[in-house]
Amino acid sequence: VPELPEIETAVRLLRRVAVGRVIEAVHLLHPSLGRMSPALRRSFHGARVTMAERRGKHQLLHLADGRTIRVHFRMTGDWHADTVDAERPRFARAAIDFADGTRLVLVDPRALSKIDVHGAGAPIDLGLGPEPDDPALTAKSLRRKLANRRGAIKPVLLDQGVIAGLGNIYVAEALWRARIDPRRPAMSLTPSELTRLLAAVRFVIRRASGARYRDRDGRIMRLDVYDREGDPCRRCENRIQRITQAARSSYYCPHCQV
DNA sequence: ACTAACCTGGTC
DNA sequence: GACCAGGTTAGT
Repeated sequence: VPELPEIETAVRLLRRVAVGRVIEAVHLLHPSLGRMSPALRRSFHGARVTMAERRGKHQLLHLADGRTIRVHFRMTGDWHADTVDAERPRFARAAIDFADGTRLVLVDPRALSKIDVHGAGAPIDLGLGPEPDDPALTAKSLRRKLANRRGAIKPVLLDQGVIAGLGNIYVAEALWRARIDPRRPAMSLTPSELTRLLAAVRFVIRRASGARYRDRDGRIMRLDVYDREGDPCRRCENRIQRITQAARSSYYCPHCQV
């Protein structure tokens, strides 16, 4: 469940079920999440969660003692909220037990999710570019940032240092909407194309954040290009094509994305 | 800038 | 059995 809109949903859940509560224990249930020293394990007992925050695809849980728990879902992570006496869900990889008996379980079939703890005081640098809705992000600032990027625009947009929070789906959707070929060198985009691209990124992210766009389980209901190889383009009826860029699938319309 | 790796499950 | 997966990163 892992691009910006999905993480935003996850953080809203954190605000509901974690913020204001006191931690009883934190459990790491899979070796790939690492292991905690006994001291670290003990340090969570009694810690109060004061705030939940999204930065790009990262989730930050701020504690009253100044520390911050950082969670990244990677490909398949998600939260499951229940109580400590409930049976642990399949694929439970970590859990935060709260003093009131509620529990937050990190569910992740592929176990690629990451959790770590940042100490109090030090600012957390995640190397992220501006959020899509940051007013400081403009066609002009984007142009500056892309000026020396020879690589194709599609993989460049997956770089979280360019714009924070974009992933494979919404990059494909935004490029389709902006009618830009994913193979175009990033530095070759004209100012008017960058204006279009930025508007498309914002549209696609905003649309994906709306409930109307999702089914009962929160899954995306309708995409214009992603995963539509061979299907007709919704603009020009040509067949959507799939190519590989930087070892990831890219979908685009070879006719109207130029 | 590309590939492989991290992990594991679901699908053809 | 092979291939694919909405992410990131280390190594080439």
